[in-house]
Amino acid sequence: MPVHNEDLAAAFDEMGDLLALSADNPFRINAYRRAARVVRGLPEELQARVAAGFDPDDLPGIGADLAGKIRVFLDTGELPGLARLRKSVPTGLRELLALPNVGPSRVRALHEALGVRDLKSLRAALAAHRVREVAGFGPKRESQLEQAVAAHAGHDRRLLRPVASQYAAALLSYLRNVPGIDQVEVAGSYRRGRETVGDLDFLVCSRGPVDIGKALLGYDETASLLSAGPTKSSAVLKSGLQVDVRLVPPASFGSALHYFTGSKAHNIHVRRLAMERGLKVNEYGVFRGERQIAGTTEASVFKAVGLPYIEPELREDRGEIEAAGVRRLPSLVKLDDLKGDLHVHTLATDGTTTLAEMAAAAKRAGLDYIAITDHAQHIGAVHGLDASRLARQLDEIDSLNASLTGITLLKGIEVDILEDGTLALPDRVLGKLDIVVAAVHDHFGLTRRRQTDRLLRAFDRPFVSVLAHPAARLIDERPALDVAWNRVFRRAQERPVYLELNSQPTRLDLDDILVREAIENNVLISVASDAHGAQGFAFLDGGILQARRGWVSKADVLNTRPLREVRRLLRKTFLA
DNA sequence: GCCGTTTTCGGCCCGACTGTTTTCAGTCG
Repeated sequence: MPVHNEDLAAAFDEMGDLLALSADNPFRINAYRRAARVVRGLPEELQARVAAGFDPDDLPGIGADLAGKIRVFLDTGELPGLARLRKSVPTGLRELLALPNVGPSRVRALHEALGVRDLKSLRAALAAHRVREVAGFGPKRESQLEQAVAAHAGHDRRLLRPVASQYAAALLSYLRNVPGIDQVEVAGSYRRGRETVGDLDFLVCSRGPVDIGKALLGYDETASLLSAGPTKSSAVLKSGLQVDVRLVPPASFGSALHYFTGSKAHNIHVRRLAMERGLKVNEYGVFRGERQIAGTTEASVFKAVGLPYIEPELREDRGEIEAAGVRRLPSLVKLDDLKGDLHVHTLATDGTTTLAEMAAAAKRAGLDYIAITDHAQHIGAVHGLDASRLARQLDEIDSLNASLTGITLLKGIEVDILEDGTLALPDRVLGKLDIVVAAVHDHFGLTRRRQTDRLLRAFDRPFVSVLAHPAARLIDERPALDVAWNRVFRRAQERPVYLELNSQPTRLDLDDILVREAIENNVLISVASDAHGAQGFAFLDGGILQARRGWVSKADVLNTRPLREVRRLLRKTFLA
């Protein structure tokens, strides 16, 4: 039975929640949650690794006991002890933990005093105004809870990064103009380059006191103030986005930026490392006893605990601290490293801009070459190219290339991989092109075996160069294909076929974890915009962020290479 | 439940803010 890392992580999370609701040992609870995080962040399916002889005990935070439970779960799909716990704790209580300011203690209090066992019975208790009678609650907590339940506040509402970016930029420029504020940075998951953002974290630096709560109240996008203290304030914007603002003096700016950037798991790891050296790390600095020895810059914080600077995108506690310790951190790819873009559309199919305009826009974006990859005919909805329309486009590209300077257009196509792994255009047509980008656009729900075989069969076609948006996921809309990625990466490396990291904000596919696994298998990555208009090249920065989160360096990326080398790498030395 | 050139037992990151208290527990990041 196939068991995914996510299945195991979800079971560990549930175990942690149910133990917390049982008031179990907090460190034991934390051990389960840490295990969930570690498993979720693994670049390869654990089941396959364990089958190949890997001992889960070797994972950080996994000891003999959890390693045993992992083995049972991989065999049976059952986590030992979980079924029993489900019987003793009403499982509906878990959904209450998602409410703001409601944790295990308050859920337990509601359960014991009022018999609350899920969201529905909590609503009834709120309607009867009985919550205020519970010890530790009062009229204020009762009305907060009412609002939270009414607003379905338990839902995890995360914004796509470019959307959050607009709100961040506006508030950033507002805060920079507040008197007394010297410096403002956006921290949190936004700074780590995550594909979605749950809230915005701002770090404000000033030499004297500043009333941040008042400043937030004066911002015209603020809906309500959640809390306001001398160093920390939170507000909800009219968009529904929560912002947290933290104020520190200059001497603490670096350590505060590090602390506020996270991730939480990364911070905990760094603080443990500091403890081993007899140091204490908090948001105000690095301390030996009472004395501050670092903290004005992030680099000084890392240095104090014996590490080189670690880029924010890597700070997920996925091995970056260990790698930094032995000076094995990758030198991450930068937007400037990109010399071309191998996935671009035009008016000929579902793009909005002509060939010539796309060429000009690409040149303005600093690119030396782009591949024109309109859709092949299979997608009727976008008026896909048939052989004769494609031939006309190729002529047009030839004449444009003859007149253009500073930018070269490659002849390409985005061709569908059909359900059986064959392509939507014949080889005699594809053979005339510089680059063939193949992609899955339907039959997303095939079994893992059939989906994997479908991709591998496409890889075996003679002219396929790149697999576009390999997992075909849409963030929060469509899950990733169920695919045996280890087989895909191995075959991609052998052929070779290059794997795309599609920069569209709703795709960002391959994701950070898969792209890391791909490069570890020596597969080259094509960081592509999939631009459908002249503005589309701007999405490349999001693709680069995702690549950096996947430990990708310049050498791992196909299109950081000059055109001559890319042409050589795209040329197939075999024929059908 | 994990972990260890101070430890195989006794620790486990650390501080801010709120609402409830009358000095603090709970939650959050």
